[in-house]
Amino acid sequence: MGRPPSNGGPAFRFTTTEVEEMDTVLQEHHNQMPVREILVSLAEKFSESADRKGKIVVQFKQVWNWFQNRRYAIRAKSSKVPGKLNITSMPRDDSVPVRNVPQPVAAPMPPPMTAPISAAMPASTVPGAGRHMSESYMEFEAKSSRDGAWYDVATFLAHRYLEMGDPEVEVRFAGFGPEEDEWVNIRKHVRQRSLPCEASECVAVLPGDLILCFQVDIRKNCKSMITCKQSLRVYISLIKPFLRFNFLNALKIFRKVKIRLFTLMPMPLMRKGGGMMYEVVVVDFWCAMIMINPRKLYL
DNA sequence: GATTGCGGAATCTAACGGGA
DNA sequence: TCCCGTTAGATTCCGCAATC
Repeated sequence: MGRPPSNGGPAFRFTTTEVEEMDTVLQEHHNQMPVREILVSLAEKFSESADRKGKIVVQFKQVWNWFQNRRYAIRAKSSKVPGKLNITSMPRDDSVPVRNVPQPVAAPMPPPMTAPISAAMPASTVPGAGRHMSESYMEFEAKSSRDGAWYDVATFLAHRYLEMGDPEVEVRFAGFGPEEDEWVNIRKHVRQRSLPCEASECVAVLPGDLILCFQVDIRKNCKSMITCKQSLRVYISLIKPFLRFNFLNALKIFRKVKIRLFTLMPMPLMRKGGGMMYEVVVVDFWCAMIMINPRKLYL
């Protein structure tokens, strides 16, 4: 909840729908402040909405504040160095490199060049940018030739064309230094990062699909979470390749969060395909990646 | 070992202020 | 009007002790 007004009134918060609409307007204006008339019309429209009519009158000043704050936030975010990891308060086992975890980085695809890219590429310029890619930038992951696993790309450093075969890019993996840089085949070993899905979409997931749902507050919402519908915000990544960390570490983390695993696993997802799933990677709270055989959950 | 409850830190976000 | 923060309440998240 935002800061309440100084006159002692109740704290105000824009609804998701309103935020989406204002976001759209902001994008249409290329992150420039819309004219006053537009802000006034938005305020009036929000005030007349079913949720607010007769209860709350959205002021022009509130809409104006939102645009100011959002523009400032966007600028602050984009001024950060690409690939920089998000520093959170959550503890993580430093011995376990965390990749394939969504991180706030936007990796640009490389145009012909020899120097590292610092700018990001709008999704609209990237062929094949599909749903959930309405945000400003594409994000990518690349397959490491060292262990065959897919990791988030922080930056594309350079590219080259070989006489034989496909073009290659040199990538810096998110959370790793220059010593981990690799040349990878663009056609075969670079792809869009996993797509965010609502939990209700889990039933459509097939073995081998790469999905990304959202995190859930287990304590408040999931004490008896069994079904997919109940697990509204679940963080699960279903992936086939093994990840780069040893299995003992995975077991160590598993012991710590296995309760969450049992509650987080949506049953429709687990049953989809039955025994055909070979392994499931659960990404829990940014830092814990667990590999298990889902069939064990039912034994 | 599993579960629960609590406290505190971190984060989010609307409101606000000062300066250009 | 805009930029650049800062403020402050609400919310989220995690660690840890207590309990089962």
